Amino acid sequence: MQFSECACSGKNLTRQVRPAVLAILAGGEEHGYLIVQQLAELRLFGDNETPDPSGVYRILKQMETEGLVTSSWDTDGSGPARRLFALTEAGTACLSHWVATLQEYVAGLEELIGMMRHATRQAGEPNA
Amino acid sequence: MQFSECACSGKNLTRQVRPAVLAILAGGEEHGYLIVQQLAELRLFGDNETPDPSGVYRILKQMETEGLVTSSWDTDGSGPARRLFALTEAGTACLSHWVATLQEYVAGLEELIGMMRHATRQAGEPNA
DNA sequence: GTCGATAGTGGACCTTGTCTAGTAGAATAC
DNA sequence: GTATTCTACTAGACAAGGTCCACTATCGAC
Repeated sequence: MQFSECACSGKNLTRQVRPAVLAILAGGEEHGYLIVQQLAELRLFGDNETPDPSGVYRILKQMETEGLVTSSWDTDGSGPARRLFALTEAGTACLSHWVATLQEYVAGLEELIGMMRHATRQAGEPNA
Repeated sequence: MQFSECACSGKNLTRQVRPAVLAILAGGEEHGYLIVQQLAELRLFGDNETPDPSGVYRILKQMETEGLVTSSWDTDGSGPARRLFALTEAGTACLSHWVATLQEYVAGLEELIGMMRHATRQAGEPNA
């Protein structure tokens, strides 16, 4: 049976770009293109899968209007102009809030996984 | 600072209703209303938060068209007619596929949480 | 006979993320 | 010297997962 098109393949899981971007920016200001590349290295994005740049830039823009990051154009250096993003105080606070939120989320997922493992064990056994 | 409206509150996290429904149905056939109540008890739904019935029924209908569950009307007993859902073989296979997928997902989230904790520690310290 | 619990349905909407496509500067290739 | 490629950013359409709101209908309690 093929499940590559099914949700159980994980293709529709959210990649948590928002908290990941905040974590990257906590290490210092960075421009979008590099943020995308750093996101691509996360296990959440699997092997060699790059997040869609369009979506990342959109999220950066949203986070700017929310006051979590600020941006400025960097026209020094070679290549096209780069928009540099930096964390604000609110962004730092948001990041630490995210830590607790994701920890609770993982706890919930682990409860669910436990249920599922239990269920598959029972289903696989001859009889209860 | 208030983050109740911010994504970092966790209000937009996906609740993984699909795998949870499969796990519930692995315990035997069940009708939608009770599935919703069992979902509400999961840690993923927090305290006293009930998933929206509308969404759950929609997912059940989708899963039926995908061949993961079957349904039949139960007009016995009192109250309105109930639609009984039961796992198919494909549904059982899908469930065990989900276990591996969610485990990998949790591993990715834990990597991210590690990054975030590291970042907040550094930000919180006087100097590196 | 009205209210509340049970049980299911439908539409609009938001958020997250992807796909596709396009603009533009700089380096390299030929 | 222009064609291609890498860098960097932007914009529109779309799909999936969920929530909100509103609705229908059965049954028991009061």
